[in-house]
Amino acid sequence: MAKTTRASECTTTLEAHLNPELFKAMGDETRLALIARLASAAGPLTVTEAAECCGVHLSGVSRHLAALKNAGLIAAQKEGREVRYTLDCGALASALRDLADALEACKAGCCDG
Amino acid sequence: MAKTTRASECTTTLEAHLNPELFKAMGDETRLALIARLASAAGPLTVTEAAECCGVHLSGVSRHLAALKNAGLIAAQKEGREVRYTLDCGALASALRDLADALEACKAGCCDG
DNA sequence: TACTTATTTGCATGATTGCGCACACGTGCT
DNA sequence: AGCACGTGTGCGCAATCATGCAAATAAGTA
Repeated sequence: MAKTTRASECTTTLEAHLNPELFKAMGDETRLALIARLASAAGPLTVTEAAECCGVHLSGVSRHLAALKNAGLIAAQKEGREVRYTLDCGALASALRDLADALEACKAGCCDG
Repeated sequence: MAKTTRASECTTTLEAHLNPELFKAMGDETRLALIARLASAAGPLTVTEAAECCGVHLSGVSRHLAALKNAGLIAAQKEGREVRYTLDCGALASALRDLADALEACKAGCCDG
């Protein structure tokens, strides 16, 4: 069975990692700027602080951060009247590496194996 | 200088890897299906063959493949009246890993260093 | 309570996008 | 030349989206 389902197996694994929502969330320049800002920050950032990286209205930044949070890319923690946003670099890096692994495993399984 | 520009350095490196076009190209379900199809294929696929993975009109698939090619994700090779599309899994995997590295390097530089 | 600050949300608008359809272009065959 | 096939393109439509503005909500302070 392993031999006959090689292609479909790798496709299944690959498609599990090909999350459209992740790439949609990262497919916007403003959101990428926010991600870079969060990644380079020493700690959590408020909406106002995060907004410094892009010439977008604060309300737009709030919406973008909500979208990133909704996509599971960042986490929010309410503290008083502020909201602290954090990016888990390690988690995102792991997700990207998993996808990279799935891609190459697929290739290896279909072309070599 | 290295110490004072730590944060901006990692941001620069990171932003170089945060290509919006790449994620825009991967932010569509049909295009992701095409990528998975190309990744699991033993060799190059024609437009008609690639279109089998998604219930989208052939013209739409042609446009999607052109978009992926334009984003540098896949390569096209004309052969007679057909066009063979190929996905360089290794290149894409490397790009994803580079981004993962940049993310973690940024984090390390800002929080630990 | 009144006031300031931080964030979110409703709304309108302009721009982008995915799609199917019809047609054009290029190629191979008879 | 005539025809069939594979692919790309112009066009219009519907849906989504990013944005700014203004108002609303929530929280701290005088």
